[in-house]
Amino acid sequence: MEISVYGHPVSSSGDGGDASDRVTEWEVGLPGDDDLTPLSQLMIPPDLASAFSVTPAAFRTVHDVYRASHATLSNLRRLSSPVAPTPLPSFADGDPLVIEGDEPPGSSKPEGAETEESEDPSTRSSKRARVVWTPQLHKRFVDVVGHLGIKNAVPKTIMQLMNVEGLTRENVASHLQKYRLYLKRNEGSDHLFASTPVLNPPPRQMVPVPIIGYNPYGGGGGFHEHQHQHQQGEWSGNMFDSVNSYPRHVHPSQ
DNA sequence: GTAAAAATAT
DNA sequence: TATATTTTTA
Repeated sequence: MEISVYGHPVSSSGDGGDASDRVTEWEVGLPGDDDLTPLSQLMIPPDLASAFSVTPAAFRTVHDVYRASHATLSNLRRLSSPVAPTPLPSFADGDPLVIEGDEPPGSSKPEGAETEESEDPSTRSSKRARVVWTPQLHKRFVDVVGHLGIKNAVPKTIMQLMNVEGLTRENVASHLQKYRLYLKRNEGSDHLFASTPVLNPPPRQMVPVPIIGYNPYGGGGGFHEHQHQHQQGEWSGNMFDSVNSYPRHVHPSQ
């Protein structure tokens, strides 16, 4: 069976040229998420939202994704939410995200602009493609995590509540790991200021690590200003933090 | 070539 | 499940 994102499969054969091992990327977009996710708006400051709003495919056809997503979504609106332990955000029953499933033939899919979809059906059906955490998808993720709280915010549950077909538990777990790292980093900065002024005197001018923002766990997530890192471009290259990078192990020896 | 993201392994 | 490491992508 064919698996494709409702958006479009993006073959990542930029320079490799290895058709046999081509990787299909599923860009998961969420067309009308904004008006359907009031909760996230309450909990996520605009700045932070922007900070998270990063898409790896800046050069790519973002519009394509959105449009295709919309098209497919229209055909999938009838989907219902399977699990709902807690009051789900509106998207759960009104705007299901879909990664898996093929698109209707008649759908207007503007793909093919810059992207060549030349992957074999066998390839994309056999192996899961790399999931691209678009701002929309990430938003949903954050939303779910926020609603679950720390105790229930585990990969499996998150995955279920997100209700995104094609999204695996591993995908969520991986993302969750990074997300937690991101959160931890912010908390650390907070503590630094609150309880360790002597050991780690903050710079006179300003802290390079600004964001504190939304804290899905602690509950009292405060947030403050941050410098103009990314003003308009949602894609800065770093989804979680554009200033610094978290404990990145060593340098890859590749 | 490097950094970040995602996948995979432990 | 959580974390560490590796691989892949931008």
